[in-house]
Amino acid sequence: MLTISQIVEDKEGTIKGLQKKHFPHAEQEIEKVLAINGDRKRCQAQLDDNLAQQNAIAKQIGQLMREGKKEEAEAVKCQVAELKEQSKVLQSQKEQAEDSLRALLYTIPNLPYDDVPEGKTAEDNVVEKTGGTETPLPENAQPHWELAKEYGLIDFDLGVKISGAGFPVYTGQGARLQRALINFFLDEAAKSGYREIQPPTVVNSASGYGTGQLPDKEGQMYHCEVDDLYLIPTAEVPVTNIFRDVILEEKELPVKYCAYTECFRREAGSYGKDVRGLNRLHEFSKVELVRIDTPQHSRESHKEMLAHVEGLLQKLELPYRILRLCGGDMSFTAALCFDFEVYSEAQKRWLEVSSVSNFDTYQANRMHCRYRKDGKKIELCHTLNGSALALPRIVASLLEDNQMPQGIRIPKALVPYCGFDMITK
RNA sequence: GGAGAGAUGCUCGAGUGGUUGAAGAGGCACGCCUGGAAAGCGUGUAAACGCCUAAAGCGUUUCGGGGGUUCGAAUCCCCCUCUCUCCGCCA
Repeated sequence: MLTISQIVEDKEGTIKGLQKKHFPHAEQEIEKVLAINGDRKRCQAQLDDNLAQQNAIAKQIGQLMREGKKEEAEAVKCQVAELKEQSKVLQSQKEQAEDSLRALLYTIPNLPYDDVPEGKTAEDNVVEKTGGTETPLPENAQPHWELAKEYGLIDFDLGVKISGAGFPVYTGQGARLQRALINFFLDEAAKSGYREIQPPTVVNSASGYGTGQLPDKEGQMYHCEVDDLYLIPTAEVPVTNIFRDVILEEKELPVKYCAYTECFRREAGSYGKDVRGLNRLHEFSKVELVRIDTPQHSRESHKEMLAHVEGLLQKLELPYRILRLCGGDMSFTAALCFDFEVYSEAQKRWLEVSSVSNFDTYQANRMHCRYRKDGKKIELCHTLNGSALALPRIVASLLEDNQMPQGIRIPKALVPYCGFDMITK
């Protein structure tokens, strides 16, 4: 969430930023924040004063007792009753103000950076770069769900039987390809200096709040009610939460972590061609990059992450493009976000395979992830993350873009991981 | 799942109602000493929020979390969480 100080110090800038994100009623909402914050301060000032008086009296009583002046002490006690009554009221008023302030701040998205383009929808995203080469496909090029069936790589019907739609079963060379991609992505991340983490795939609600999935995306996560735990929608949640309530030393930054996990998403409300085959699943594999950095260096970190992801797509020999997301299309929590898409010749469409974001202090403020600057002042960190990469759509485009009469070609970089260079029937 | 023990600052560890934000030790930082280092000596060493233009300073809160008793709680009572030991079960 946004910090109260950034809103107070730059009210106009905050409102402008929210408008760029197409957040409705930005001005009214910010006015509301400021008003509640004023209440909060007023309550605290009164309460502090009241408690200070109570403390003073308590000390006085202690002193009198020690001196054996029991009766005097009894007399002083009477003064406290009224103060206590008042402080109870003030206490609850203060808590109320704090609660509603927090609740309100949770509903306000992050502010976009200046270099985020104006725009409302995906149409307004800016293509930063296009790379890779499209291989011409035969006339009868097939979408991946046909190929997966033909080559016995993925059994969607079996997944429906065991779990439901959106839970494919990978079989044979298909399963091997999954494992190859995970290892390839992890090895590449290690080469770029990321420390590998294997976190839990189930998290508590504090972690959900920490990274911002809760409360705004509650319905998108699988929830185990008996134990009040959530299946993670991305490794970002457990990995970033490692640093919840942590004060890092400046020299420890940037923290560079990577993790492979299964990801679980309810994807309520999705339909049509978007969910065909591997395009949108309830469970999928992903290698995630997470960085914690100083405000001064986070943009540099962001660039390095983009370069890393781009390198992966080049090694996989896939045609890709990089989009700079516009204000309206960015996620709730991002300050700057780039999407990577690969082109599926058979489906004639771009598929999003990675999203690399800088969250500025937005997540860090929620999580209380801070660092000690110059061994003295404590400041909020910046957090960043990005997929590198999510498997399903990579598999989809690998299958589709490499289909040949004799089988499906495996890109050179993956061959050592797969143990074969061609998928055959 | 059953029984018992415990949770204190960066770490260890004292503390069973009254200047205890917290003894003592270690660590770390700075200073003195030294040609340099070690040892030694000295000083300092939490965070959040509020008051203040800012700094300084002051106030409030925090001894796993929440609630209660009391003029006053790290210390007493209740609930929860977690850790350890024993038993049971088990990949």
